[in-house]
Amino acid sequence: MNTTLQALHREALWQEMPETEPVRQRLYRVLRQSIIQMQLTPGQALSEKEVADAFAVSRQPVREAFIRLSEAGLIEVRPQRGSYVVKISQRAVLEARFVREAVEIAVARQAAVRGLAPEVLTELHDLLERQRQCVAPHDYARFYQLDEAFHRALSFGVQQSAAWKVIEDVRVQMDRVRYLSVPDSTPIARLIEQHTEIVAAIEARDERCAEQAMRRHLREIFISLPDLVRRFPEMFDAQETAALIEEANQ
Amino acid sequence: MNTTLQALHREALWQEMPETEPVRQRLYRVLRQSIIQMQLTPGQALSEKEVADAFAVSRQPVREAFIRLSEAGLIEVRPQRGSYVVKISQRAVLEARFVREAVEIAVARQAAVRGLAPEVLTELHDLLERQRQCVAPHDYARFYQLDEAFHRALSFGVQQSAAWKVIEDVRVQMDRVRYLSVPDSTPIARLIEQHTEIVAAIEARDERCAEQAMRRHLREIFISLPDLVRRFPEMFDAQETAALIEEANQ
DNA sequence: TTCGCCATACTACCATACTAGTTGCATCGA
DNA sequence: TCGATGCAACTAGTATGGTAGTATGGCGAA
Repeated sequence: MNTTLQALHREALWQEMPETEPVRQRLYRVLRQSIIQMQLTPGQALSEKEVADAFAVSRQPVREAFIRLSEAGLIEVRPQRGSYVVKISQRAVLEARFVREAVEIAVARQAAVRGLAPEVLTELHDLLERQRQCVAPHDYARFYQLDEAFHRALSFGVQQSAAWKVIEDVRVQMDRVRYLSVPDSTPIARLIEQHTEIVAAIEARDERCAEQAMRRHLREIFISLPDLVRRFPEMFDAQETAALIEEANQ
Repeated sequence: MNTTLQALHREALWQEMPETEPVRQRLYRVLRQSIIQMQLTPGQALSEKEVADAFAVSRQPVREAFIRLSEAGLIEVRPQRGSYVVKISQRAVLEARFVREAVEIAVARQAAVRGLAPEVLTELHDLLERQRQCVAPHDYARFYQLDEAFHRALSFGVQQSAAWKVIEDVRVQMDRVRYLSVPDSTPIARLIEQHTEIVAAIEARDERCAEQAMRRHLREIFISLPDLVRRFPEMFDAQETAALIEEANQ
């Protein structure tokens, strides 16, 4: 009897979803979110039957959600044995950052070269303003939502939805780390400052500057990775050393 | 009674796969390959039952393969209506190229900055040599395999397997176009020349040069896109104009 | 002849049943 | 006491049945 799963079932995220949406999608989103937010912890076992019972659905849609989760690299399905939330892999995190950096820099560059439509710029400025309102109340959760919206608006601003899909996919690997490091992560104010720089460079149509601003912004995030490995060793995969981080920063 | 599907069932790709591999994976790979190679044509209807009967398996693994295919953007599942091979979207093709370019350029750059291990360089040179042997016999199929191996070796050479996964994902959108344009695509010899330039730049540790060589290489591919739309209008999605292509080339 | 309704034959989605493989524990033997 | 073997309790994978929603073709009315 898994009380965590029952709690998830009672939570708003599950309840508030439209009935029309397929069960497997709702399950996928709930489980994904729970893994990212560490409610389902790395290494934890998840069985199809257990989840099915907790959510009062049959095993089939659960199974289909599991398949999607395993493709996203969030759980590992071992046939005839069990399914497990994968531990955080430093290598996976850094590889995710590599991909994200490559794509987001290309997006920023394209935005600077081509320019953005006025309504997109308006939206970006609006998002910046709303982000600033999160600083004083230390509203991390709200800021993360707005942060996601900001990067999303950039990708859609240059009409690259496939790029956004990739960014979303690799983000999940990074987000678990982010949740671990909420207290001692880069201050919100600093991130907003970087967002502002990015928008300014795009408006100035300065390709190089936009590129560099985005690179700085994305590299900010994992200052604390080796520290986290020391503090939460059970969350991480293996004995991957901090040498990896040195590598990644060139 | 769908004869195309029955033919697929008889083909080597299905038969030669190990029995141990899950049915849904084998189905996924066979169907994916068939869509890329245009044996299953854009717009064609595919029903779970039809495929299940043709391959003599139950509907469930077929369904799971369909879900994966729809996530890869190769088929569209419309509940209670049917599943269809998606038509080629020029926008999707160009967005795929955008992502691929961003990631592969980052890979090439990283390779030039850090350098590659000797055994990786040996492998690359070996692949180049084998590619050259495809020129005279006009062995397109073999070349495409070696081309994929080349790009894969680069990604793994800089230890970015996640990057390769992304490249593989977006490639499928581009590959259907490639199959359409086999006769009048860029000559193999020219592509090999570009591969050689890339390797040379990496060996010279020339970051800028490697980046530019890779960009030139990837932009070569879609010279013929508007032409293809004219020749095979039924394969393409809508009335997206050639203006998109101008945009994408800056 | 044309338009609208209804029966029918599909579809994908979900539930349930069954199979096959793995793991761990208990029991039996040395 | 320790070790090996067999059985029981899991697991995920596959098969099959039932349900609800959608398209279509034919029939009747205007």
